[in-house]
Amino acid sequence: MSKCEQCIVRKFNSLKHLSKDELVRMSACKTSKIIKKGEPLFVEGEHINGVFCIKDGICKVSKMSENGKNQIVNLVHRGDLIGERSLISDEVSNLNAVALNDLEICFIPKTEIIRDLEKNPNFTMDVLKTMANSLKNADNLIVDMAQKTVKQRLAEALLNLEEKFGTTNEGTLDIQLSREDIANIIGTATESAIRLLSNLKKKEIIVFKGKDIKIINHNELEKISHGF
Amino acid sequence: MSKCEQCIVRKFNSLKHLSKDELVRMSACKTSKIIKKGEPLFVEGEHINGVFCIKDGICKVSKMSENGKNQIVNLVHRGDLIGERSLISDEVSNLNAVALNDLEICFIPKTEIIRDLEKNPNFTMDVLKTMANSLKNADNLIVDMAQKTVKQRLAEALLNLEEKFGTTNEGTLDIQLSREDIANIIGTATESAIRLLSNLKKKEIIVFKGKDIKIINHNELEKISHGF
DNA sequence: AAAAAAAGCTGATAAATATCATATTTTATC
DNA sequence: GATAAAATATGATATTTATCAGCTTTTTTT
Repeated sequence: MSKCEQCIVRKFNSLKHLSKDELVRMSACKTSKIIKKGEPLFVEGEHINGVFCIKDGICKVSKMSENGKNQIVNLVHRGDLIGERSLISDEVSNLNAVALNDLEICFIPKTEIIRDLEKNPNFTMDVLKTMANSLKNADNLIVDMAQKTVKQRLAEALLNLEEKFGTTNEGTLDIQLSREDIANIIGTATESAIRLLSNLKKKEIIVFKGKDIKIINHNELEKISHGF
Repeated sequence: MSKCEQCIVRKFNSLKHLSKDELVRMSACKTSKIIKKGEPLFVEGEHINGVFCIKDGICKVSKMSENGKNQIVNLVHRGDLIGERSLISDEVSNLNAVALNDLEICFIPKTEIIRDLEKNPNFTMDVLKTMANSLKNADNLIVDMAQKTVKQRLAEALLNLEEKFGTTNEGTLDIQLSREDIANIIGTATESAIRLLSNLKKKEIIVFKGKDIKIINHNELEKISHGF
């Protein structure tokens, strides 16, 4: 099993503030796991009892609405920690996390994280900062959801996806989402998402390469996302 | 000027974890202020440089959308702290805070809060918990905004307002919001909010007492909020 | 108290979006 | 490789919501 103190991934998150000693202890109690595409990492109502550190892959974080639709509130990937929220408030998870592709994760038990939070102020402050940042993002998303049209949200989502996950050699977004996933990100019916996507394609703002999407007119997409 | 160590309001928020000494020092550097109804406490883009503790009154926390509409993301009142987020991430505010009625607040400068965060782990953990809770609420709001109809959101908002702010002797919601405010909470046009409200009135689910709203059929409102 | 401004209300209409139906294409399974 | 299943696509229609216009009531200002 790999060792936390040698793991490059921790550099991307709050764990970078842990000392050698703390990392060695963490190594000793962490477990690694592969989650297959489509499988859940955890589900709503589950006691997580720890934190997941994503080594590889992408995980969609979502919540079921009362009318049975799945709203994706976040996409996390390599380097991200997930599960801190539930751990800190000592509650069951309010969210579902499902592997978008094969996921390589480490699980760090709650006791270990709590100990570090209590002993290492730099770590705690970084967790606090991360959470503050998530909160800002969440506020922005609330405003977008409440005030932007579906068309605007789709344009914005595509740009955000490119920024966050980058592009392949082909220039396509380096994340494979189904039409349904895209609909669940922007909060609309799958048919509506499909319609708007093919509209963007017709206007030559995006192209489809197989399953993948390539943005070819960023400027125009930007404009649409701002409501023009 | 009143003293923090004697102030009952701090019991409602993370400041309850501060020691006598810490509170005395805070008293020495805090400033008190009255913000008149309609006046801003702070605005988007402003460097807040501290935290506000609300002694009395209600403050609406909002964000401008690109199309010029104001989305209310939170209503804070007596006992709440506001401004932690910007302080922690060391950024300008991403939100506006405007007094809904006359507001009595204390301002605690950043340096003082940072010092306490560094020195008092109980305080820090409580801030972390508060933030985690805000994040959960924000996620729920995202899902509501994305998936519920305006009618559902209105019903839910009314119930939430009653739960959070309680009722007067008359049984009306103990918070005075304009129709525009209500529209800005649920993310719709003012006319739509008005229409839906008078609809609820026609169905005798709510009544208007002057400016105030009284819920008379909670059950039905609950049903509507769940989509029936 | 009169005038002006703001807030609240209602109707008509347009635009956005959901829903249902059905067809086509892609992917998985045997 | 045939078949079944899932994903994608498109049209028709219904529903929801926004916008615009005009009107009434309430609040503020003078």
